Amino acid sequence: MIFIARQKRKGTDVKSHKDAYQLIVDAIDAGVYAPGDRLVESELADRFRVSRTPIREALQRLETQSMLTRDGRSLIVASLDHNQLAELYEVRAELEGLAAQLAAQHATHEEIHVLYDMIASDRKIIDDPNRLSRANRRFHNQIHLASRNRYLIRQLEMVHRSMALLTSTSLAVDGRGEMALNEHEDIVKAIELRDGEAANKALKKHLSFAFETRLKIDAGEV
Amino acid sequence: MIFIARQKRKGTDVKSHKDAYQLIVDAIDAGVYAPGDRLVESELADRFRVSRTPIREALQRLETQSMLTRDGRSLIVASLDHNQLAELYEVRAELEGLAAQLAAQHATHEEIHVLYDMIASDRKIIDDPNRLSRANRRFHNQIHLASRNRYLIRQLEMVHRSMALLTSTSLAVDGRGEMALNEHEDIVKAIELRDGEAANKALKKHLSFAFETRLKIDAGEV
DNA sequence: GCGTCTAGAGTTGTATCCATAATATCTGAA
DNA sequence: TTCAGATATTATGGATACAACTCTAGACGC
Repeated sequence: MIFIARQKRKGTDVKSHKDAYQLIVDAIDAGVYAPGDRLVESELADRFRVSRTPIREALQRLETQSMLTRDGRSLIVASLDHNQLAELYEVRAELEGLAAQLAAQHATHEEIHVLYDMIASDRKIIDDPNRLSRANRRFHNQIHLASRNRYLIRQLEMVHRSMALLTSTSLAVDGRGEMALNEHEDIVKAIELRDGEAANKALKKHLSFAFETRLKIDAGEV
Repeated sequence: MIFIARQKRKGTDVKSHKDAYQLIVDAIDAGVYAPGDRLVESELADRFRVSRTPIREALQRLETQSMLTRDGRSLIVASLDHNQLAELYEVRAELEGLAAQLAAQHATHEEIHVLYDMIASDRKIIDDPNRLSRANRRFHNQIHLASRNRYLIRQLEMVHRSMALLTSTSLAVDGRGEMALNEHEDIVKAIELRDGEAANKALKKHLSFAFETRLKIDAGEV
């Protein structure tokens, strides 16, 4: 009985309102809508075979998360100019640094073990930038969770959602993958030693390198 | 012409969608709906004389900002338990500290002057906790703006919105107002000296005291 | 030929309707 | 008296209809 109810519930949820949201996010991720593109409600409604109501709700959610911005009356996919990118990295470094620091305090042995395992298995896909990028996200997410701070986790989710607007991954640059994994190792070591400050610094340094790499990409150097 | 257009624009914005959202936020601020209360769409629609559609959109926005949480199918005003409060302050201290640090780098002389002016005029309302609380918010907001980081400003807006769920103000405690203004002065001095690190520390310390005060309030000590 | 005004198309915002799911109440039986 | 089941009421989610506003294109006047 309960089982049936939950099945049904899940069914409606997927079909109903989380869906439109996720469908739009996926479409943006897949590059169907690029930064700067205008999102027309009726078009999205047609594409996803739902009415405008759930679409509107999804769009509003995305707007509050600054994945979309208003251009006059209509909504466009947000794009990050140079300044915004710098601002985003500044906030991200601070929040991720805090997460690492807290993780050093709260991570269980099992969590630390999982982090080491992740690095080990990531070394095997070091030549596949896309898979490595997803693995990188899981790694950082694991640290967020270890912080035991739900607010922080939420805020970092938002930051990463904004980062999703960036098409390329800095891990595609030659040698960056290897470097990033070594930096990951430094971070986990600091967490294992329960040295919050070192973990904070290590993560900030890691993001600093990542930001530098991205700047080089944008400058067309690579 | 441009002027007229902007007037019209402003008119629609205010009348249309920001409205329901702001009305609900105000109602929560005013204590019409307390944490834990259930928000019924049709009731809100009646109260604000609009249809359920804008209400629904506003509620979704508020949910994504975690001012509301789901209880089964319906939405209730979020409440902060002890742990959540601690988590919130942890994140807030980090972000506000960053804002102060950046403000030390970017604030113009005029902005610094305004901050000093604010402290001076706040001393005149030191015995009116409610007015002082609003003034306090303006002060912090001014520092956020001086950081010149729009992402940070947005994130801090969210944090403060969550703080709005706390009914009482820690500034009502005897002597806390005086103390807080002195701490404000320390912060602005550090900003004036362009000492980012000192500004960061001063703001973190300020929030640390505020948090302590709140804990005492919640513990019923005051 | 250029500028302005008007008309129309398209898009967003609001209201209402309908269906489904959840909850509460009432009744009957143990 | 209490528990269980059924029914009725109520709230939410989705669809559609309607209104208001904006932007563009075309025509007319200067």
